Amino acid sequence: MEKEEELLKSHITKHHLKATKERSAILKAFLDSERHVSAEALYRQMKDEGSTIGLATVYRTLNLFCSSGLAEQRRFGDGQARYELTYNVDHHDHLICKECDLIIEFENDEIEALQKKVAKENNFKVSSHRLELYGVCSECLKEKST
Amino acid sequence: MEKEEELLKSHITKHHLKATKERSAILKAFLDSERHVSAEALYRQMKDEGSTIGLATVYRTLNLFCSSGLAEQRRFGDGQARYELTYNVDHHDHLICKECDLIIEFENDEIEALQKKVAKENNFKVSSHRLELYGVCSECLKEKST
DNA sequence: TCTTACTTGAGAAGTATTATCAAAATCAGT
DNA sequence: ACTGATTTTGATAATACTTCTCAAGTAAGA
Ligand SMILES: [Mn+2]
Ligand SMILES: [Mn+2]
Ligand SMILES: [Zn+2]
Ligand SMILES: [Zn+2]
Repeated sequence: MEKEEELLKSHITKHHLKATKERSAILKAFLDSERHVSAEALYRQMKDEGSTIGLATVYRTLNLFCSSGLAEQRRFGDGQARYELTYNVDHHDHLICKECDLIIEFENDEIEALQKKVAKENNFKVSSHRLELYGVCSECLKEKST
Repeated sequence: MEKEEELLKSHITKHHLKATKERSAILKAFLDSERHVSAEALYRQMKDEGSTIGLATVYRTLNLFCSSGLAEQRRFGDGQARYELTYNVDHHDHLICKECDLIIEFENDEIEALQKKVAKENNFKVSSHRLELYGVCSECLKEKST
């Protein structure tokens, strides 16, 4: 059993929830999907492969993944939430291309440290943060110049 | 005429729009409102003072303020958009208390510079960014410890 | 003053997500 | 394996926020 399955299983047991084939199937599809997938996209992808699982269950299960520490929800400003696997994945922030929706992940320890400093200066206890840089990626810049 | 009125007026003229009493009233109310006000809150505030302007017009006009460079829209994750005056206001980011909705603004040039560096390393042309630190403010921390 | 184009308020519509509920599935204890 | 309590599911209703529609009203400028 993969480590993600184990984590989900332990969360399910601890909270007196139930292991279902729908949850397994959604987890498998989620692990196979591209990073930053939306509920709708995951639902559609599964449906195209024959799944009959409902959209509501996909939403419910992605929320369950978030509660269990497997995934995190992101909102990049286009209305729909995206979910990404964050279990055993280092913290990172995002560069988002507004032309082609490319998302580049980056880590910058200096920025992280400065954020902590800002929080401290304001006597703020930070529990989460979001840093997103919006613009145009190198590929789209190339296309634009032609 | 205040500088904000002038900016709006020039945008209106340039785009063959029309100066209306509704737009003036909403601008005045917006300038008097607290920073990071939502459309609904501004609408309610005006209504309480006798205005009969509709909610749709408040939304339309706040969007107009954004197009004209007077204001910017913010989304702090609680579903509703907020608008803040940014004309003649230096760029800044936000600390958001999840307990009491307090919003603290901060500027950090080192972080800004590092963001530019990250963008450059990825051949990305950044047009905007958002940095938000979520957590608990000092006041709420005090209350929690009692 | 006329004419044209823009704006308005009210409510309908749209979008993303969550809530409801009856039927089905899972699980713990026998 | 059987049973009964509890959870989960799919379909769809409901919700929340925002934009759209449209007929009536208003501003701009010749
Ligand atoms: Mn990511
Ligand atoms: Mn601000
Ligand atoms: Zn791109
Ligand atoms: Zn607080």
